[in-house]
Amino acid sequence: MDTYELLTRNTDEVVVEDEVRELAQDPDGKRVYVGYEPSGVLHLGHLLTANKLIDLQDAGMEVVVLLADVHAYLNDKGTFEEIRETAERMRAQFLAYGLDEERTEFVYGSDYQLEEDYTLDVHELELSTTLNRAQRAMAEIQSGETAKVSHVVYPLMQALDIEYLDLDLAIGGMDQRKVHMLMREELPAIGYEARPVLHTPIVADLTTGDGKMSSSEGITISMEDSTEELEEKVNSAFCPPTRDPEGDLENPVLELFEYHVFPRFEEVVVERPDEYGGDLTYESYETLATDLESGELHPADAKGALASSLDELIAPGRDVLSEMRA
RNA sequence: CCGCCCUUAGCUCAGACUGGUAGAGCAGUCGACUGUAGAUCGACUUGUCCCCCGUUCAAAUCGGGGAGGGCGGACCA
Repeated sequence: MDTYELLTRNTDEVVVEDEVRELAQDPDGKRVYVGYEPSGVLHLGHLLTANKLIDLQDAGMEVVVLLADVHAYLNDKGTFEEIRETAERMRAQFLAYGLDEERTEFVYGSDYQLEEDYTLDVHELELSTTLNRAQRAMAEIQSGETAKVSHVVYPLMQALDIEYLDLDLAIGGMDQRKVHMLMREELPAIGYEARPVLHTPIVADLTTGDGKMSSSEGITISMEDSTEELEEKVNSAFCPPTRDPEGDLENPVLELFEYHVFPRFEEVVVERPDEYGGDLTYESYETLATDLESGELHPADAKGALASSLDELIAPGRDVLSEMRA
């Protein structure tokens, strides 16, 4: 696989292609980041961007994970002390998941976001950004809720982080698109350079296949799920035997294979009773998806394989979590 | 600082005028049917009616006070 393809596989959007192609020429030692609001337990959404980070490390890049404590504070997620504590747990889970400790730098937002230069730059961005724009860029704000001042400062800081962490590339989910576009536009306006961005897909809601926003309420698979919980959740997932269900729906089971399983495993073995034809082995997402559509692979069997693959991915983080709690 | 509106199930809300301790839709749970899920049937669950005080035999409902949220006016320093 060539470097550009490794950098951009399983992404929904590359902003912009030329800049990323240039990066692909010489990725060694280049710095890429993703920022997370500390949350106690990682879920599949976090792991999707983590998969991308692993790809980028494989390409030779240095990864910076921003544990965005100040952002979490601005989003009313608790006291700094509480936030720092969950951030530590988050860090441990990322390492357990497979990020290379040697080439991953974990940075707290509060390490630099409270300094004078940074603060003044935030104010400069406030000066040139309309309320409307900032509010639309704020992905985290609850729909129906009215924005606090903290909510509109939040995306401005995200934009600035990309300058202050001295990055060559930023990544984030498609939900971060508007922030990144704001960054592309506003950083040059205050004398900094806009950086290229990769956007990872947002996996559809497991139970409904609805790819739209509401995933916060649906069932999520997290690092603390037991093997049994995982099986139950996967089994209850929406899974018609097609990769393109009617309407706007997606097939979340296939998506999980595509974005979580195949990027991390060479092959996937579907265990199947002899009655249904015996075991199957897949080396690529494409062949598995094709078989699901043709009926060669029954959704129930696919789910079994998905659950055990996910279990394997999550197990190290789950162990770390239970150790930290003991 | 002034004025108006809102607060009832997880969510959106009805009920308030004409007091009798609460309803709908959606969500959720459980079965049936599918070798998964969904769809479709069938059943079921859900409450500090924002808080306090008062009136009353009886308050979600009436009166007073308070809290939280939303909107507007005023101010043009």
